[in-house]
Order: sequence, then C-alpha cells, then structure tokens
Amino acid sequence: MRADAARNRDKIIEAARVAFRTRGYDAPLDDIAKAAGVGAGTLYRHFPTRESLVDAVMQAWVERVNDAVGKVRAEGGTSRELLLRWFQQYVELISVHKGGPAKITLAMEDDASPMRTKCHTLRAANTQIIEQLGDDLRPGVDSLQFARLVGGIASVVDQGNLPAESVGPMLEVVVDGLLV
Amino acid sequence: MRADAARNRDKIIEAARVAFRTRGYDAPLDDIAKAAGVGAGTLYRHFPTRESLVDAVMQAWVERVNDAVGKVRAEGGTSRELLLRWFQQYVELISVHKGGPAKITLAMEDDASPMRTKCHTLRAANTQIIEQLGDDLRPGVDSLQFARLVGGIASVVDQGNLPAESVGPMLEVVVDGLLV
DNA sequence: CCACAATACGGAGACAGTCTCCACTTAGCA
DNA sequence: TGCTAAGTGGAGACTGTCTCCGTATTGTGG
Repeated sequence: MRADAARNRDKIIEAARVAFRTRGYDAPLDDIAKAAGVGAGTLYRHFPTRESLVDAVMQAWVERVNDAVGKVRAEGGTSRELLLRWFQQYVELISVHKGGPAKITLAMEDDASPMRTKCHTLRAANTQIIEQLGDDLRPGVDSLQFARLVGGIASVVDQGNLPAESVGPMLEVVVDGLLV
Repeated sequence: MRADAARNRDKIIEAARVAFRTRGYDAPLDDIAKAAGVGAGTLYRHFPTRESLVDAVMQAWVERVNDAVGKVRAEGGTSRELLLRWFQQYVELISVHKGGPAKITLAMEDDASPMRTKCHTLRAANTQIIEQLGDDLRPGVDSLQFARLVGGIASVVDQGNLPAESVGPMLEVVVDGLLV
C-alpha cells in the first residue's frame, strides 16, 4: 500500500471511531469520509462495506479481551464466581459500542464475516474459561454456546437501553444453568 | 372511519403480510403501498411508522399465544418439562417472521412501542406459566426476565440463521438455571 | 335526492443515505 | 526527472422514506 493510502486509511478509521461512538453504527459513511477529509470513493475503496470499517475500528479491542480473560482466570474463586465474573467481563467487552453486542454475536455464526478475527478471539477466550472450569461445566457446552447465551443477554440489554445492573440477574440464571 | 378508508387499510395489511413474509421486515413501504393498490400517502396516513404496520399485521398472532399457553399448561408433567415446553413454544411464537424475535423482545422494554399489545399478551402468558411453577421457580424472576432470556436466544437463532435444533440445548441451560 | 362538509386519496417530489464511476493527481521507481 | 501504477474525490445515479396538497369520495342534514 502506498504511503498516502495508508495515511488516508488511518484518518478514516479515526473518524469512524469517533462517529460510531457518538452517533452509533448508523452514522452515514459519507459523513465519516467528510470528517476524515477524504472523498466517499476513498472510503469505499478501503472499506467496501460498513462492516469492514467497523471491524477495523475495533482492532485494539482484541487486546482488551485477552487481557480480561487472563485477569479473570488469575483471580481464582469457585467455578461459579469465575464464570460469573467472566460473563460480566464478556458483556462489557462486547458492549463497547452501541449495537456492538448484536453485531458481534451474529458475526459469530458467519464464517464469512469481516469480523471473524474478533469472533475467534472471543471464542478462544471462552475456551480458556471452559478449560479452567473442567468437570464443573455441563457436558456438551462449547465456546459458541457461551457466546450465544451471553451475547443474547447483552444484545437485549444494549438494544433495550436497560440499566447495566439488569445484566447480573440474567447472567446468574445462565451460570447456574451451565454448571453441574 | 369511512368505509373506503377501512377497505384500504385492509388491503395494505394484506399486502404487508405477504411482503414481510417473502421479503422480510425491510420490504420497502412504497412497494407495499403499490402492491396494495394505494398511494404512499395513504399507507403513511394509516400507519405512520413501519412498526405500526408490523403491529397490525401480527394481530392474529395474539390469539395463537393464548392458545399455546393453555395447551402447554394442560399437558402436565414436571416443572422442568412444563417450562421447557413453554419456552420451545415461546421461541416458535416469536419467530413467525424473519426478524420477529429481536423486534418483539426489544419492544418489551419500550412502553411507547406500537407493539405493546403483543408484548403484554406474551408477558401475561409468561405470568401464567410462572404461577403454575410456584415454588419451583428461582425467587425474584418475573415475566419480563423470561422474555429477555428466551427472546435473546430466539434472536440469535433467528438472525444467525441457525438450525431450529440449536434452540433446545440453550433453552435447557436457561431452564435449569431458572428452577431451584 | 342532493349539496356540501368532512374525510380520504395518491403520487410527485423533497430529502437522506449508499455506492459507483472516471477524469485527475501523486508516489515512488528506473 | 519522467513515467506509470496506484490512489483520489466528488458528482451523480439509485433506492427508500416521508410530506404535501390538489383532487376525489363519502355520507349526512335539509
């Protein structure tokens, strides 16, 4: 990639980051292009779909997930405490942007999604937790089921503008259902 | 309402029913108006928002819910069986149209939604089940939490185009978490 | 039966967002 | 320094939403 192209790419990502945070994922792409000081064509060449732009914006986030899972695992406690803490973290992580939970949870199901890197990170994190749980986990549950169950809750809370506290009781239900 | 107005209203609803089923909830409203043989203005007068049109289309559905809850309650069995059967029904009921689960589950949180009639029907049905469960239910769980937990799962399955069988295992997790 | 409000109709067109196309510009190599 | 592949930008085509208002229809009171 030519140096000027790389520069423009960065400018677009930065403008998109701001726009997504303040206006949500519906922010008009032409506006983002304008804010970045480039033409619409340039934006669409770098990011053919809205999704691929979202993906680029969320790059840094992958590292946060790996940090979080390490921290949760290190803290110890019962399996129930571990799982609940992880799910709380999980919800927070996928809720960084408005509309994030649904977007990420859906992308989980779609191998062709431009967000699959992010999904793999999350699934890998879930797998680490599952390993630590060992025999305490209901048999047959995998990282994808974690993602769906908790992602479903996070989506409802996010899209319904529910207070963050309403997550806890729902997660407890799921946690108790997941442990033997 | 004038007779011709009522006639047009019906034509619009019928056209919308077809369009929503075949094209999903994104079907252009102008197209629906055209299919109904009326102008766009007429459609928008009767149904100021897309949501209110969806609401009208789903009217008959309310009766199905009441049937279903009666049947599930009558069949007997353990609390676990009852709840699982109801949740299966619940998912089916809110999945009649593509995009239905998320739409209904979100509307649950919004008293101003034009779909609130439908939501109340569902919550009332949940309440009937909760009553039947009596002391077997985890304390503090209400009809809205039912809606969120099961609605979250249904949304993921619906939007991710997952096979219908994938609902079962997730529901079992939630059921086991909900019973004491 | 008919005249005349009140009610309803319809579709042109304003508006907003998405995305493409291509004449022009620029980076970077030989 | 000149050449060319790579990159740019923004006009405008296209699609869907929604409003406005001149026209048409309904049904009622005289």
